[in-house]
Amino acid sequence: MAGRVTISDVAKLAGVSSQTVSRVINNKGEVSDSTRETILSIIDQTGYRPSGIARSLATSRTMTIGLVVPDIANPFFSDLARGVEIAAYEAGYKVFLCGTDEEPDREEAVLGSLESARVDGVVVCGLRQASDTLRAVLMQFPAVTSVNLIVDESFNCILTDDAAGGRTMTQHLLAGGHRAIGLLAGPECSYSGLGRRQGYSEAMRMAGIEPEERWVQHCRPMVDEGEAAARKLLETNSDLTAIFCYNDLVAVGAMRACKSMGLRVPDDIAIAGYDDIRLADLVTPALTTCRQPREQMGISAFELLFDQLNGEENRGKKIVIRPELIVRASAP
Amino acid sequence: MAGRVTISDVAKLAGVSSQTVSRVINNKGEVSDSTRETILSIIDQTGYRPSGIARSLATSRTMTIGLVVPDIANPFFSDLARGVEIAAYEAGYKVFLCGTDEEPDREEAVLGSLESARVDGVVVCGLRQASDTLRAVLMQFPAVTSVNLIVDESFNCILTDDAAGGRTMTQHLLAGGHRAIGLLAGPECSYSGLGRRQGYSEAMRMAGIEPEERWVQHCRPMVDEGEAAARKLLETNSDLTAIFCYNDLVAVGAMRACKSMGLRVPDDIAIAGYDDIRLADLVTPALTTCRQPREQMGISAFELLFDQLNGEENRGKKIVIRPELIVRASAP
DNA sequence: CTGTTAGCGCGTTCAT
DNA sequence: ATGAACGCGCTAACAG
Repeated sequence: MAGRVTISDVAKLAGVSSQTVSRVINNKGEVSDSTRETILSIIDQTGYRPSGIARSLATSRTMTIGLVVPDIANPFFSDLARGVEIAAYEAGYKVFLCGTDEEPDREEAVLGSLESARVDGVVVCGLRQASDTLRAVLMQFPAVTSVNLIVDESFNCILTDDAAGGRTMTQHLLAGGHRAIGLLAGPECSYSGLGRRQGYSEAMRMAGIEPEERWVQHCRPMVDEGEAAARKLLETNSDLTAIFCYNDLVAVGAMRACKSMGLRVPDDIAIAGYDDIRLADLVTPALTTCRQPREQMGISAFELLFDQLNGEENRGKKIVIRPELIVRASAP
Repeated sequence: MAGRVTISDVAKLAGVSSQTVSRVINNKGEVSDSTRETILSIIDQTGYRPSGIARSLATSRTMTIGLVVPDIANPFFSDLARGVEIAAYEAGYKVFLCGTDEEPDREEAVLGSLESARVDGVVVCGLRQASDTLRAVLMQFPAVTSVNLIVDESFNCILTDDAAGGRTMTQHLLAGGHRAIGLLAGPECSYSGLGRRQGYSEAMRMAGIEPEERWVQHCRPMVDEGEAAARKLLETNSDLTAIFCYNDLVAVGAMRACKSMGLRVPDDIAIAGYDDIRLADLVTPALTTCRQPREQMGISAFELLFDQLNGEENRGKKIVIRPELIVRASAP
């Protein structure tokens, strides 16, 4: 884009120095009303728009943040992203969307590109690894992490109590008379996956059942993968009467698998999900699940980052979200 | 962020000028192997990362694009966004995510902020207005539009042939023996809504039926609104035997309305949707719908923009996506 | 209240 | 094969 009007163009037209124009733009320092008006009208006529790039270089603030998610097409993350974006926009920040496509290797790469962009901070969600190098990379900017394993005093975090959620859901299934409960545990390196599995195991043991390794199957958090994993699980474990799924997408996949295998939900097998995405109560049968306030989590994440950006040396803050059990037809 | 290592820091450590470092970074010009290696190793040791900001100022290219969508939490747009982001990332571009929150007034505002950011181009989806001022704003940068009313020779576009989709679906319903076919037409100012309605009307007239105004009801593309609109439609039109819905979310709402009114789908009334979102075949009965390749549309959108960015003065290109009829139980 | 000087960190001329 | 000078568009720190 060439031939743009610059601050000195405006200054010349107004017969002042560019500094005065700058003062008007930024509402800084005193400027006489008359010159302010001239400048303002010239800005209006010329359609002048300050270059964020040049401004960033001069101030070393870009007014941008990075948002890192495994997959924006995953409703959990798109809802969360919506919250982040809305809050950021209100505060005058723009957000770079970075998907890692569920590939752990790309996490470091996108953070690198975000650093090149000199973002003021990052909101990082659903990291699939927690290596020291990644942690070190993250330490390079103000960062809020959410729903992942990188949780220490160096970062502000939005956490969900996955262990509690897993426990509650498993107890609900146990209360329904189920004993052999399968677990589609999500990605192996997922924070939430581990937490929910822990809750599951605890609840099982509290009920006097030792959860068997063969009852557990990992898969990426997508419908197709959930379907494949569920089929494998059911083929090798004819004793299962319920499956607790990593999230609602996986649960939907599991329901598909059941359908194609001639199993009725919930009569032959109960299915439970997690997240309560909008469509959880639209599938048939409607999904029993755990609700998480995704958009609000996104808003809180940005707010945490915003505070951190504005001085107060407050790292190590944690906001813990408690998931809520939602009982529907798929696992009554 | 203070105390960053800069290009001249690296230069000093290497005992060369910053230009030489620049040459190494950009693989431009000849540099002796030995000095290249020294520089490279120093870059590695110091963790030096070129400032995208400074580079942008010098080259007047930011290697960023803007992506404008009404609502990133809408599955249609999050799938599309995924495509855009993946393609952009591969080409070395970063993407600013801008949601308008379904508010037409914000469309101009976000484009303004994108211009401040000096993005190299924009992908603009689902605009809810097509005013001249908006068109003028859009003209300021290389732009690809998708799924909206701003379509002329000034822009590259990804279009879906909504008229064809509407026609095909309506013909399918007609072939099933339906004559009185209702239409839940989506938002009044929606590009896709208008197109599908046009196709619907054409098909009806070709079958010798004049579509009646009372058969048509508008609603926003959400389940709840679809349900309310369907109820209104059915209460005032007892002659309807089929409803063609703006999208799958609306269709699911319509199915709910039928259920609560004691109407069986498809025996008493057939329901058809649009989009084929992942859960369309999981509701009962499974939805008859039109499939659109959302992620691929996003990829194509970026590719179109990429071409435009790289010289070839090729505006006015149109890629037309033809939706595919998917027949399931809700309207056999 | 306003203008001047000096950089922000790079790439792009030219030279050498 | 390498370096020096300059400019990208803007703001910060002083002057006056």
